[in-house]
Amino acid sequence: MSVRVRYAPSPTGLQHIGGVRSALFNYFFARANRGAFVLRIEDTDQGRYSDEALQDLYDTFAWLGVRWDEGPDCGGPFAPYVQSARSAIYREHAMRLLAEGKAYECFCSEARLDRIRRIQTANKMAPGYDRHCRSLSAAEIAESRAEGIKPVIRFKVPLEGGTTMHDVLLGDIERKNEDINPDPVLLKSDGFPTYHLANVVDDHLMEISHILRAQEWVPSAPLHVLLYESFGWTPPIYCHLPMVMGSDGQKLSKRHGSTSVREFRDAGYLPEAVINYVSLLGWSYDDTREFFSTSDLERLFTLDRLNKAPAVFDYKKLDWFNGHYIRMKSDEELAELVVPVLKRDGVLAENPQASELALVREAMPLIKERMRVLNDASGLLRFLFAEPAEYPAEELVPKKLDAKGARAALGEAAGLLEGLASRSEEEAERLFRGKADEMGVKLGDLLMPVRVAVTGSRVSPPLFGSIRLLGIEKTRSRIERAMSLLSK
RNA sequence: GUCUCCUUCGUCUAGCGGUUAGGACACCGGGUUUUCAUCCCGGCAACACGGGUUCAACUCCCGUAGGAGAUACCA
Repeated sequence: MSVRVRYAPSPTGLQHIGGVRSALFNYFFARANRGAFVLRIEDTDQGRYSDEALQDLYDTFAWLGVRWDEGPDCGGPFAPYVQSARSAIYREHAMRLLAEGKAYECFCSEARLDRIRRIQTANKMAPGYDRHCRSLSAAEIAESRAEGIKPVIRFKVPLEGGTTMHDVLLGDIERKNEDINPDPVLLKSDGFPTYHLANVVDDHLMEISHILRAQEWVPSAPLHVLLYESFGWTPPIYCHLPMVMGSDGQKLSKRHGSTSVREFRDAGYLPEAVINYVSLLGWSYDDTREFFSTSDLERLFTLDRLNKAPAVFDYKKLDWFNGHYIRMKSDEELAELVVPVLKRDGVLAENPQASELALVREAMPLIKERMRVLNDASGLLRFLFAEPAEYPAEELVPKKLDAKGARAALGEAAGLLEGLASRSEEEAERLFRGKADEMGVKLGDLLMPVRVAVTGSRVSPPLFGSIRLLGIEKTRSRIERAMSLLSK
């Protein structure tokens, strides 16, 4: 059987990391099995729909480098791939169930629905529709119609018996029909389908073979099976993925930290790190391997390596992956990624000069091992493009020295500056080490005042390299500024 | 409340009847080092509990507890 899978997001918000992981698993599964990956937009909730959300969806996957084989933007044999453009199809199918007596019109007002829900919860009963309209007489229906009430169409869930849903991961899941959502709405009064109808109809029509989606959908799966049966269709193969949780074990949400791929992107995470990390949430390859490129995953992904238990999203481990992938970049690649960040943070102007860009490129070896996210570059490199901000004079004084000693160190360092640019790292170090010995201080103590003078911080990229990039003149003036600060 | 699912170090996980229960992140030490980082070495740390089945259970079965998800004219 040929594999056809889909990602079917609802454009109501930014692409959530959990949803994206589901999309990725579908995509990898399709690739690994030479199948098709379909994108379908489930925009049936007009109230929550947003254009920005749709744009974010496209931006996110473009950034991740993931393409679908069929979708709204590229078409395909089962177009359209946007549910709002398929209304007639859903209506037709709802009408069919209505005609066959498998669904019915419901005229209940929202007020009445609210009321029964309140009563039910007050009496500690399961909230749900009371099936009031399930057995309306023809006369009653005509009367409501005459009043101009727009009905919804509800599905007749069997009152007895049970339904079994098979899941590749979870096995057979049985449910008594009486425990299934009592007669869910299929077609809303605005004429749009609900998720249940549209999803089932489209998955069947688009010949979806496997449904890989998060476990939060398990409870509605038996209902979907019932729907397939009502239409006389065979359900696809289900595989409910473990969910992604926050550190407290609850569904990952805003209060745990970033949740959208966009936020991670803006924070300076690399797509390969996000993909790699997220793929290891609920899936593993073996007992040791943890680095996977997209193309590795496109080859290696299998359902039988999936885990059942929910996974907690660990921001620290993502950081680690990101640092790893940053270090894997060539200096050229990294510079290209860092320049936009530098511009955004005002370290570089909007239209930097070629010399400035060259400087950024030259600085990459100095900061590559020091970045966890691309955004770290701004803090690390700002000193190259602007005078250090005000810092307290005490910063210049190492623990082992006093102000006088620090001042002396700066003076000696200034004297060694000439010709530093042409010296190798080793020569420069030998030179300064010799001076430190002469002064009877440790190299670190000689260098620390200079480091602060030059970069404005005790934490910085390697000093000699930094000085070389900054230039002797600027270095000298910063050292002088520091010395005068100390003499105040 | 009801239904369903889940349960190995703090976290992600390996394990598929017999292992000193392995790896990674985090954390804590140590080394390299010019600060920070990188890198290297070492350490800490887990089979939720109780019954079975079996010569033998982390592994199989049944309970219990805990956790999560779902209970919409949202998906």
